[in-house]
Formats: sequence, C-alpha cells, structure tokens
Amino acid sequence: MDYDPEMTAAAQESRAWPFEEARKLVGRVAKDGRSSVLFATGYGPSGLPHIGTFGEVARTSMVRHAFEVLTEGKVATRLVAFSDDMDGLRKVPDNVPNRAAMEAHLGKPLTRVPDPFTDSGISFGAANNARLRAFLDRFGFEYEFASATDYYASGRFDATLRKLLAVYDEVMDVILPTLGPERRATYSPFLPVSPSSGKVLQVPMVARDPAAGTITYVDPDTGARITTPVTGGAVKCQWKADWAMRWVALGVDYEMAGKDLIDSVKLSGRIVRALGGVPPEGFNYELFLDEGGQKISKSKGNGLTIDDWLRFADPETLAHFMFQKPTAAKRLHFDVIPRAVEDYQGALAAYPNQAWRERLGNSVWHIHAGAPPAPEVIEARGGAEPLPSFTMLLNLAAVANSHEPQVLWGFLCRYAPHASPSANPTLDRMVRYAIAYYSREIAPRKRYAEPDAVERETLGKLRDLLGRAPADASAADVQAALYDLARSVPRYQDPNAKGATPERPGVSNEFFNMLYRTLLGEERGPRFGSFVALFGVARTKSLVEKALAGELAKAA
RNA sequence: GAGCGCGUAGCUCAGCCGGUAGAGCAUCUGACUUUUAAUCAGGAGGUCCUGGGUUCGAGUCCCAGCGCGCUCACCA
Repeated sequence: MDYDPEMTAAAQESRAWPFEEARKLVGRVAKDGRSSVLFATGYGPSGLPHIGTFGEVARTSMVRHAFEVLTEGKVATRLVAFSDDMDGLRKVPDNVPNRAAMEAHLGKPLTRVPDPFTDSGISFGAANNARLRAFLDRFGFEYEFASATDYYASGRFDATLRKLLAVYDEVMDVILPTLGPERRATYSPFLPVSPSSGKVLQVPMVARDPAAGTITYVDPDTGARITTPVTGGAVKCQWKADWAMRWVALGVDYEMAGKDLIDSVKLSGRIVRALGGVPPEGFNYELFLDEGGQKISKSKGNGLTIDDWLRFADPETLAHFMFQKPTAAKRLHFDVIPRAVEDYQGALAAYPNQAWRERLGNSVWHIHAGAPPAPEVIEARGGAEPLPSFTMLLNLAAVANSHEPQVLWGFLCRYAPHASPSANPTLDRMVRYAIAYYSREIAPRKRYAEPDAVERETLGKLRDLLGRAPADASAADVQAALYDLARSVPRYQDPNAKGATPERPGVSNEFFNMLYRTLLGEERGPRFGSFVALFGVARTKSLVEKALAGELAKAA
C-alpha cells in the first residue's frame, strides 16, 4: 500500500476526530513497540441488530483506517466484532412473535434460546448474530466476528478466567462499593450456568479454590451445593468483569462505547489492572435519541432500525451520519434521512476539488477508507450536471402522487432526456428511495378535500374532457383544454389576468388549487397538463371519478 | 447525587488551527409562465444564553453562572 506523502503529512495534523482517536493508539504503540493493534466493538444479541451497533463498527473502522494512514501501514490492525451471546435472556423482547414460547427460556444463554422468528432450530443469539453480520457484510466492513459462547466453550478464555479467580477479592473490592445492598449480597463476577435448569445464575459464591480453578455455589432450584470449574464454558462472567476479562484475553487496544457506559468502562478498566493488564483506549460517544429525545434502545424498540434506514437511503449515508460529531447527541428518526443524503452527496461532490487538509476532514474520505467514488452526474442541458437533490425527488414524488419509479423517471427525462435507470444507477436508487420515503412519510399525511357543488360540477366536466381526450394527449393540449374548461366556470374566472379580455376571461389559481386539494390531497402541485401527460389520461380520469365518488376524502 | 451534551436568523442546524457571522427551509421583492412549485435574480432578518478572563482581535480558548435535555446510580 502506497501513501501519498502530502496526505500523510496532512494526517499528522488533522483534527478530524478519527485522527485524534488514532493518535492515542500511536502513542500506545510507540511505548511498547508492538507490531499490531486490536480494535473491538461489542454487541449484545438480545434483540434485533441495533443501529448503534452499526455506528460503533463504522466509527471504529474510521479510527482504524486513520491509524493505518498515520502509521503508513507499518502496524497491522484487526477489528473484532464481539457478540455477548452467552448472556442470559432477561426479558422477552416486545417485538418478537411467539412470546409465550420464549418465556420458558428466560435466564438461559441467548445461544440456548430458540429464535422466535424462524423454525429452523437456530438460536436467538445465533440468528441475531447472523442478522448483524449480514448488514456489516452488506456495507463491506472488514472485521472478524467473535461469539462469546464459542470463546468460552473452546477454552480461549480459560487462562484469563483462572487469573480472574485468583484476584477475586480485588475484583469484589472494585465492584461492591458501586452496588446497592441487595445486589451486593449476591454479587459474584462469575455466573455459573446451572446444570439442572440451563440458566445463567446470579448467585453468591460459598467457596472458591483458585488452585483448582473452581467455585462453589448453591443451586437455587435444587438446593444442591455445586462445585464447578470456572473454565470451559461452565461459567460466564458478570458483564463488567466479562468486558475486562475479554479485553485482557484478546489483548484489545481500542474499544469505544456510548456515554451510558462511562462508569462501566472505568470499573472494567480497574478490573483489567487487577488482572495485570492495560485497559484499551477508547472514547464515549453520545447516545442516539428518538424523535422525543429519549435514548434509543432495543428493549424499547423506539427509533430507527438499520433496515428502516436502508429502505430510504444508501448505507453510506448512514455512515455519514455516524461520522458527524459523535460527541453530540443526535436525534435519529425518519426526518433526518433526507438531510443525511444531501449532506453526503454534497461531501462527495466537494471532495475531488479539496486539498488534503480538507479531504481528511471530509466524511467521505473516512467512509470509503480514503477512496471515495466519483460522484454520479446526469447529462442535461448539454453538459454534466449534479444529480437532483433528494428533497427535489421527494417533492416530485409528492406532486406526482406516484408510488411508481417510472412516473418519476418520466419527469426526470423531461429535464434530462439522456438519463435512464441503467445510465444513472445511483439516481435510480434515489428515485426508489424517494418513492419509499414518500409512501411511508408523506402519502399518509395527505388530506383530500371533499368537493362542494361547484367543484363537483367542474370535476365532472374534467372527467368528460378526459374521456374525450386521446390517450397520448400532449401536456400543452391538456393544459389548454383545462384553461378553456375553467374559463366557463364563473368561480374560476379572473378578469385581471394577464391577457384577459371581457370575452375571454383569465383563469385564477383557485382552479388549480382546487384540483390539488381534491385530487392530490396537497395544497400545491405540478403543472396539471404535465401531470396528466405523465400520469396518463385514463388514470387521471379514474382519479377524478374517485374524487367525485368521495373515495379520496373518505380514505384520508 | 454523579457524569455528559446542547444554547448561533422565525425553524433545523453548520461554523475547521482565534481573523469583519453562514446554509437549507420559511418570508419579502422582481423576472418568466395564458397569474401553478423541477426556473432565475435579488432583499430583509442575529446582544452567537449571561458575566468575567486571555488576546491586537473571541461564536471559537479559559473560569464562573443561567437555562434546556439526556445518561448512570437494578440489568446489560
């Protein structure tokens, strides 16, 4: 891999946050002269993959790439996406089917709970892991997936688990002062998996033997006194101890976390020191809030899911959102998507003409690991033009009242005759996204007006006019016919219109506004002749008939 | 109680290493169109929360305060 000297020079001074983060690691490497660093992200598969998990992987990847540039590729890097899938199922999620069946598995490791979404016998933990990986793969992240269940069972944690048992008292000294009296009575960094019920138990230790590597507890279901090794998957760690144990066992150098975990990061760091290790670098990003300013959480099911976002925009736009100010709380809901799309496109368009200094602060450099694609252009007005903005496409979808990409393409081709879905794949995706967004967010809010007597009569004339018009009537012809129709209705006559004469009155805006209100459910709309030409004479006629039958106003 | 974020135009926000305050939307004016919204040109609008400090110079850095909000204090 070659690095542009001007770029690496600019990187040393860049104040973009991924570089600031990466510099912490540069210092760490300089200290002990090691040849590789390990980045980690955590994931709890107790619910569908969280948009925050994507954010964490995206942001960590940005730091990783910044680090590689700073060190000119001389230090190897790895990124582990670690799934805490041995955690006990605490609560049946609200958004799953077969909730009653799932109740029976409360307390068991997530990899021992059947997935409620499928009948394939796969576990809930494994299924959610697969869902997360599918998305990370779709975006093209480079990472190694790791399952806690596998790591525990395979013995990869055994050495560190024994060490944890040896420093048991120190760990208790770190954790106990932070707990309330009730939990303090039962706390243990080791959570044995009950051989009788299969549940992950939160029980106090009655004895332990560091030399043998065993703990002893009383099984709450059977009352039996059980001695078990802490190794080999018989025991899982309580999560702050788990985090610390994992950091030490894997040698994690960098892991970021949400600000709700600030205290946990501190405590886990102290446990790492008790284990004789050095806690990883990292920082705390602000949380994502829903529309009402509440923390987005999988248990509440509020806020956007990854799939939600991808119905309306490319993954890159979500990565762009994640790049922006990770230390500021951000509302993450449908309304922010169009803006993220436009900002991303703007950043992509600006990139080629920027100096390195600006490029390294540009989100697209970080999103695309230093190699952003050339922005797509559209042939129009005899030259290459930037793509129409997403809000413009949304406007088009709204005024065209259409759920079909072809109708939008009809409008677009008037502006750019040489554009087509095959020549402009990005634009084609945006058209589909715009329609999806329109259908989801805008169409349901339409309010169709019930036509009054005069309006009904006028619409009746319009229906007859459309019935007589040829199927391929031009926009101009329809427009002219509309004006003539409106001229015959006193309500819509406007003697003050430009070019109006007493014999041939002008037409007031009120006529068109009436059409929009009754036919499109909007206050404003497109040039109606153009709309008819693109939407189709027959379809417009049936739209008018529906309005006359009161179906539109009733449905809304 | 502890920790964190935010406070800039009517609204949503940007503002990089301190150098005469920006964008989008909304609004207003004009052009164009047979008076409609995929058009164009232009205008108006700000005590950058407050008070100190550093500086030749502060929206930006430091200190204190006010306001709003979130998170953690059970679990992960």
